[in-house]
Amino acid sequence: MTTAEETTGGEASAWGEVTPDAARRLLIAAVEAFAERGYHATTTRDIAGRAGMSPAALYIHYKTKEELLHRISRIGHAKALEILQTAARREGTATERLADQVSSFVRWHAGGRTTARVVQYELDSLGPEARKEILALRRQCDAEVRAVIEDGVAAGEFDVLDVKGTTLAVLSLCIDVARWFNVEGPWTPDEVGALYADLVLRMVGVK
Amino acid sequence: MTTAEETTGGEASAWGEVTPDAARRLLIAAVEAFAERGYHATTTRDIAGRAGMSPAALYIHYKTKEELLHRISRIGHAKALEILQTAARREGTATERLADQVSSFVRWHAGGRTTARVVQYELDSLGPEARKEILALRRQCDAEVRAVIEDGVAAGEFDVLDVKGTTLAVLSLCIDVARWFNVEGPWTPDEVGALYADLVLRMVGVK
DNA sequence: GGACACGCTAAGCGCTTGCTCACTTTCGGC
DNA sequence: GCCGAAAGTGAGCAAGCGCTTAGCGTGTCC
Repeated sequence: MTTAEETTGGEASAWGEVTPDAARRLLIAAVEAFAERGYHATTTRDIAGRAGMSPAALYIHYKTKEELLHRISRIGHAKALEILQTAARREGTATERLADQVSSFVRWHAGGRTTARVVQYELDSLGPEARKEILALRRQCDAEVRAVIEDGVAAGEFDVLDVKGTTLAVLSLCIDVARWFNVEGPWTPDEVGALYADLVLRMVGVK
Repeated sequence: MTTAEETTGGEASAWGEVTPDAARRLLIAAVEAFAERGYHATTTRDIAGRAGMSPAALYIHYKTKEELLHRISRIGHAKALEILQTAARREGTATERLADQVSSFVRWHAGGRTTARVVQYELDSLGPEARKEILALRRQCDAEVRAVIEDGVAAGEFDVLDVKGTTLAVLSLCIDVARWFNVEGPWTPDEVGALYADLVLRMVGVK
């Protein structure tokens, strides 16, 4: 039998902030199950089983199944935002910063595909208030990318027809990596990150 | 009360091949429900209710709930493939044909977002054999786009580093429109189609 | 060393699910 | 006007769902 930590691999380290240990194991098990089958097709018995616990144990650490998704979604979106902010605020030209944003954002979606899938595709399964909170984080992600593109236009580095639409397309392209990326496929996360950074620089008309 | 046909609008016309009438109404109701809540969160009672029928009526026309998804998925993928083929086989340069593929494919994803969502995002809810059949249609879609990009490279119209990766990115960009497009948002399907055609031509390095 | 809080389990409650079945209604052919 | 097939209904079954509760073992405090 494989434990949750083994199959999730390096992704597990991202959940260090979740304590105690049993709560973290349950959360990692939930990420896996939600990514594989989707939120609604996953049972609380399945989550508890993957974490090596009885079904009732889940409710000691989480009020409901939805709270698990909410926690996963918040931590995941915070990580995504941090990635985009770090790249946006480094030194360098807008071209370099945008390329950095895309390559690191894509690497996260490809390498942590299990987590990214849940974060990006299970938003609609949240209740209205939780969903509103997460949507605010998404708007911040959008703003981080848009700011770099606007910088590039202002500096004369980029040639963009529609900044808002292009920002959306860039984020959309990166996010969809979580849908199609396959660990056993022909590319590593690094390779996809580099390929996508090149494609995005072409989209913004870098000279 | 609004009927299935009213809320789906023009999309309904795409299901003309489904007969008899009651079977078509059920299928359209299922498309709506799956798009709104996802396959697993949709109940057969909900589908039948939207079609104005009793829960048992569904099983006169379909063996299982999964058969509904299978039929929707097959018809939808066939339509997607037809769109890409039509654009690929028209007269014109590779540049014109690729722009046509992207703008019409995006228009379909934006305008028929309800259907496209189900087609593109509920694949994993199918059983193994049905899924295999649908994946074959997806590979054909990929081949149609790749052929046009290869034509453009051979003709010296495009400048592409990685044909396979770029093909995947182009399709990925178009497909993700179904996730974010909002009918009440700032763009019409035509506008997004035009914007995306421009972005894709930049991605392939059109001169 | 007795009391107690804590983490966890076994059992199961109330409800919903996908699906079935006995039965009624509708309707074209003769 | 009768008949059989097709289409649809109301009631309900077995299974599985999210979640609760009563009780057990363990370690910590004084």
